[in-house]
Amino acid sequence: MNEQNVIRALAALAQEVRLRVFRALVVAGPEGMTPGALAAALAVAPTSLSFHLKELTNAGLLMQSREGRNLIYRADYACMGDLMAYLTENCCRGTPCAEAAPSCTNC
Amino acid sequence: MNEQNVIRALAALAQEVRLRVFRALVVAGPEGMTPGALAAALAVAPTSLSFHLKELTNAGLLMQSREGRNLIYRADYACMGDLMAYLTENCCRGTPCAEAAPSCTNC
DNA sequence: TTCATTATTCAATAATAATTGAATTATTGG
DNA sequence: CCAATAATTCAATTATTATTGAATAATGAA
Repeated sequence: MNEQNVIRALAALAQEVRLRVFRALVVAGPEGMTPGALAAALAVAPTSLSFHLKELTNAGLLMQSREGRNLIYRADYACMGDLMAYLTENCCRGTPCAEAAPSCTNC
Repeated sequence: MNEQNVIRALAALAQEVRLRVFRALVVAGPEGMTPGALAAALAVAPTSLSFHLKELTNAGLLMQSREGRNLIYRADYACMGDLMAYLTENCCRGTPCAEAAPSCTNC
């Protein structure tokens, strides 16, 4: 993950609606959620939710698929892990503390 | 760490200069760096650097102290760890994957 | 095919953030 | 105290982001 991708991901998460959407999808796990379910759970206008889902998806934090007339969004755990690794890279020049290692890659 | 703090921290990091400053300070470790050293290393105008250092500090990501006529900025590793924990909280409803546990708290 | 549902895109407005240069504050040494 | 160094604050401009309502696209069922 390069600097530009990291900035996009951080900017995507740095907004109330998007942070809530992302966290809801992290909790939801592999099943994901539809925009309708997210809109209901978070009380966001559909237009606004669409905008934010697109931002998160463009940033690489979400994956989208279709199931019938519903779309399903899922958190991209690998992207989240890469992001965290980037922030802690070469922490204290490598020693004495280990780098932070996200352990959530098997989702 | 609450939602508002998390958003402030993410927004602070979602900018090229600030991300570079923060990462440089993560690498620098407990010694920290002066604005002058950061300005030289990253080729940023002093005024602009000051603005960004303030943003990062207000977001809780940096700590400031004075040493003679120099100021010293250091990364706040606890804040960074809290931030990462927040993003992965209740990942997949708690199972089957463990939550990401940043291991860089002894810096 | 026609209607209802689900969700997105578009265009306009409102709000927030970044950069620049000039002026100011704080500290140390002569 | 006065000059030099280190860094910040202020004010103006420019650029980016978010929200809203109306219109559009895609799917499935009668």
